[in-house]
This record gives sequence, structure tokens and C-alpha cells, in this order.
Amino acid sequence: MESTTTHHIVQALTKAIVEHRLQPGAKLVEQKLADHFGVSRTIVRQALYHMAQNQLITLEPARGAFVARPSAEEAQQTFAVRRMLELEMTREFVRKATPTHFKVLHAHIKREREALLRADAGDSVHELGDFHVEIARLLGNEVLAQILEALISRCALITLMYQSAQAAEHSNEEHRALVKAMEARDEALAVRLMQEHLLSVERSLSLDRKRPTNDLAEALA
Amino acid sequence: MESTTTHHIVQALTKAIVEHRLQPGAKLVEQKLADHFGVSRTIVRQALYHMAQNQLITLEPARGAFVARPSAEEAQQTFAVRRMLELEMTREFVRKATPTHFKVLHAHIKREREALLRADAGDSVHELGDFHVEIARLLGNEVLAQILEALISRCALITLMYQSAQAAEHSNEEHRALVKAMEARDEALAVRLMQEHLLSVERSLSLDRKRPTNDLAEALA
DNA sequence: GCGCACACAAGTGTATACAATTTATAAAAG
DNA sequence: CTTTTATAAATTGTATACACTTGTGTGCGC
Repeated sequence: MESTTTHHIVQALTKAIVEHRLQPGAKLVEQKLADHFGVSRTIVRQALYHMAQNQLITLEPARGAFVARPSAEEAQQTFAVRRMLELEMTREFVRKATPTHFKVLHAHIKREREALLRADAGDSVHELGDFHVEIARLLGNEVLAQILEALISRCALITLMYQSAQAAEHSNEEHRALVKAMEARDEALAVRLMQEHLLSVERSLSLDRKRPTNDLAEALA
Repeated sequence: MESTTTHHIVQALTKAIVEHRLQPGAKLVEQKLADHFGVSRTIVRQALYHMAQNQLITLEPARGAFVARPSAEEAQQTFAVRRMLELEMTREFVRKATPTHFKVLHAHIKREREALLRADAGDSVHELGDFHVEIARLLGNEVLAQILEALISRCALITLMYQSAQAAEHSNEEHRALVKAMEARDEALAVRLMQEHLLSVERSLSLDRKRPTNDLAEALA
């Protein structure tokens, strides 16, 4: 579907955004990206267009691409959708999961922990988000997995924008508790833990905080 | 975000696919589309790339774009995700909806009915799907609305691929019953009706039917 | 007639060129 | 000194050109 080079740029930019090396609102000039990756603007534009659909960047007509600055409202809506999907997903997983599935999740949690111990912020964010996608994949629902993946990369951006204090270590523990409950086939507990986990991530943000803006209209609103 | 002309092509192609004027598997040659819309291939490629992300078309490297032919498995997964989202959405709507919201839904159902009476297959499919998106929009969750919109356009394609008999009139009645239950604030009934509605649409398909294929591997599987 | 190489046509993938628009800069007016 | 206006530079949007891949048919050897 997509020539590998386009995909590579998407990955690189996504990683840069999620790891906060590119600030929300930062302008992405096509020619500079093209030079950096050694391709033509054509390819860069494909990548930018692609990322705009995932809402990781914003395309302003004739003005260019900017790293997205999701509003607090958008953040809440995104988390609301995640809850809708993931609570139900948890129920299904408790019912269907096999021992092999749990082995995969345990391995994943271990990777999370290692990334956290390495203090590798990029990998940590990636692994912590990927845990949720992994559950969808294990359920065999690729449609769900893809939607969740997009939602979660948006959440990573949101987290970095609004995060008051790093709560990543906490997430790892919550994942572990969740898997334990699922493994014990305790559906009610598992659902409650997932709900708590998602709420806890959302609460760890300061969604009411005034974020710095370059947009005059927004600043004066 | 997107120059109007690109969006126009996406709309036109989506409509053509959803209304079955373009068969699943049909090849979409860039130059022909470009000539038809009076633009360069550049614009057409943007549109095709965009639609590939919504899974309405498939992009095969160096071979081109084809109208998607979702597998039965993919269809089931898509409906599964819709259920996840829409059951919860129904609950929320029952709790939050105001009289104004219900007026909008009633108006929508009326439009559905008119399209059905006109026997306008295109409009019918569009309105019947849009009903679900409308609920998300009324809830004010744009993130949810966009995800649902993509899912539902895929469902339209699926429906047309696997549909044994036209069950569209039935959907209209089910929508009406659903709104009535929501308006009566009967959460349990509303959720049950939504669940039944989605299942009934899914059941109306012959997902086990052998569909004609050009793919040898698939044909021999 | 059968298999195979080769050439040709069609179409996609990428780069580049050019037009249109925005942003930055500098000069002029108030 | 600030604001406005004119001008130039930078950047995006679109079209086109060219290289490369795929698919197909034709002719040659056998």
C-alpha cells in the first residue's frame, strides 16, 4: 500500500512527536524534511497528509503542516472513545484469552518495565501505549487494533502536552494488575481496573491548564 | 486541511462505491480519474491515498488502486467495533439528550423515509448510515463521530457486497423504535434495540456466501 | 504446437518545474 | 515611533516529465 520510504517518514515523525522532540504547534517545512530524509517533497507530502488523518499534525491550507495541539475537549473525547472500546475489549479478552495470550502480555509488561528502567522516555511511551493495542491484536480484531492504535498515538501526544508529572511507572503497575485479574477470569475486577487505569491516565493530565499558544485569538479567548 | 477539489473527488468516489456504481475489486486508473475530474494525477493520488486509509479502496504497490473487497472476517470485526461504540453511545444519549436532540433525530428519520420512498438507493444507504453518525455528533463527541463515519462507510460497502436481500426499509423502522425508547429514557430497552438493530443488519448479510474473486489464492483456499 | 525470451504498451512511483499564496523585509507615510 | 504599503523571499499547491514496474503479446527456436 505505501512505499516503505513514506512509511519510514511517518514513523520517524510520529516518534519525534510522541517523544516530544517536536513541540506541539511546531511548523514542519516540507523542503527541510525532504532534504533531511533525502527524498522529494512529493514523498514528504504523502507522509504529512497521512499523519494529518491520524490528527497527529494539522494541515493549514497554503500555510503548511504543524504538530497538532489537541484541545482539552478533544482530549476528553478521545479518552471517552478509548473507554468505550477498551472496557468492552477487556470483557471479551477475559472470556476468550488463552494461556498463550497471557504469555504475550506478560512479555509485553516486561518490555515496558525495561524501557522504564532504562529511563527511555520514547520507548516507555511507545510500549505503554502498545500494551492496549496488543490486547486488541490478540483478540484477532485488526479493525479494532488499528483504530486503537490511532487513538493511542493521539493520547501520547495529549499526555505529553498536558502531563503535569510523569506517571508512567504507575501505568506499568496498573497493567500488571489488570492482566492478573484477566488471568483469574475475574471480569468485573478486570473491567474495573481497566476503567480505573484509563481514568487515572486522564486524571494525571491538567486538562484545565492554560497551555501556551501562538494563536492570538485563542490566547485572548 | 485539504484543498476542496481533493475532498470533492473523495466524496464522489465514496458515493460511487457506496451506491454500487463501482464494483468491489474494480480498478481505479489514476489518469482516467484525473481526466474525468479535470485535474492532474497528483490530486487523484491524494484522494486515493486518503480513501485507502478508510479502507474503502486497496492500494497495491505498482499495480494501482482497487475498490476494496472486505473479507467476511473483516466485516464481522467492523460490526463488532460498531457494537462496542454504539451500545455505549446509546446509553450516554439516553442520559444526556435534550428535546432539541430528539427533534434532529426525528427529522433525520423523516429524511431516511423519504429517500426510501423515492427508492433512491444511494441516498437511502447514506441516510441510514448517517443516522448513527448524527447521534455521535449530537453527543458533541467529534472524535467518536469521525471514527463512526469511517466505520459506517465501510459497512455500506460490506452491506452492498454481501447483502442478500434489501433490508433497508426495516432499518428505518428500527431507528424509529430506538429513538422512541431513548426519548422515553428507557436505557435498557434502547440499548437492547440498538444491539438488535446492529445484529439484524449484520445477520441480513450472507457473510458465508462465496463471493466471486479474482484472487487465485483466495479462490482455492 | 509448446516454451521462452524479448519488446511493447499501460500504469504507477518519484522528482522536478512552475504558479499561487503566504511570510518576511524594507521603505514611506502619518 | 508606529503604521502602512511595496517588494522580495520562502513555502505551499498543482501539473508535468521521466524512470521503473507490471502485464501482455509476438516471434523465434525447438
